[in-house]
Amino acid sequence: MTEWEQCLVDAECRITSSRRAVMEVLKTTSEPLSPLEIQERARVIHSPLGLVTVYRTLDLLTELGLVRRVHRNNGCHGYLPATAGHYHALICRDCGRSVEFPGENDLQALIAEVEAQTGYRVEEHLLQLSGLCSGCQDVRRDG
Amino acid sequence: MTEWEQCLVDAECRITSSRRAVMEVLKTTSEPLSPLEIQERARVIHSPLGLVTVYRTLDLLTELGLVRRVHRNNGCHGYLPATAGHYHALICRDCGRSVEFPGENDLQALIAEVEAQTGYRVEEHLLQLSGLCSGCQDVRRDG
DNA sequence: TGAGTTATTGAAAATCATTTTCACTAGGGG
DNA sequence: CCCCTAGTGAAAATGATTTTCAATAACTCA
Repeated sequence: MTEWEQCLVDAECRITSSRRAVMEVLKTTSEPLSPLEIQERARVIHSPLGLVTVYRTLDLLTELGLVRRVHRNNGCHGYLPATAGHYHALICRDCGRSVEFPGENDLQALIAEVEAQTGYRVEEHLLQLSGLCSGCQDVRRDG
Repeated sequence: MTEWEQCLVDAECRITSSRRAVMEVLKTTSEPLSPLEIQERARVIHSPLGLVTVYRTLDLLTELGLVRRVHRNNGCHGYLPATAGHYHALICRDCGRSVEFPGENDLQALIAEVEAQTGYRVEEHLLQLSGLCSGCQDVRRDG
């Protein structure tokens, strides 16, 4: 049993073909995929997969920390495989290729300062970077 | 002519009653308002204001840096008056009261490190904090 | 100040991501 | 292998946001 399957079992959820197909697709992507894109790709593996199930599966997997939900510029959500622990996404605005980075430690100082200045107690943070990956920087230089 | 009106003029946009009403509402709020909430409040000032116009006005004002668009937990957008320059929002999850903070400097180190590790060139960042404001912390302690 | 140009507006309809409903299906404990 | 129920798919509902288009109002120029 793989790690994510164990995670489902621990959460008392069933391991289904739909969930396997969605995980399979996500494991091999490096750019955030929309639910629709995930459905299209996952249907190669499990043809009857419905879009509604993709949404439900993504909610579950996100909740379990197995996939990462990111904000796209168009206002919709994209999904990425999650590195275990607390990570943030860095997305290339040209090709979409994404990587995750920790950044927890660096934010602590900022958060402590903001708490001191505002009196708020910070509980959650949304941090997401975008820019150009090395490949797309090269293309721009060349062409 | 106020500062934001000058900003509109510089952008070759007209100063209309609708835009005045929306700005008026935003200037006096400390929690992010949805387009619908803005319409409701702005209609006290300019009754025929349509929701579509609110959306268009918010797009324009956001583009000009006069208002800040924040991500709410329900997936929709909220709008806040913007402090001039580059600021981020800190939102109370209980009462919604919000403040802005700079944080540009603190992020530079993080961004430089991520760039070095990933080879990406970072161009934009999305940072938003949430937690409890001092008032709501007190309520929880008391009640 | 007044007429003309055109950005702006409002209402209705369209769009699009996401959620709900509900009858059916399949996972896995027994 | 059977049964119970979590999980599924299709269709319809929802709700935020956008588009369309004719009507209106802001600024420009005389």
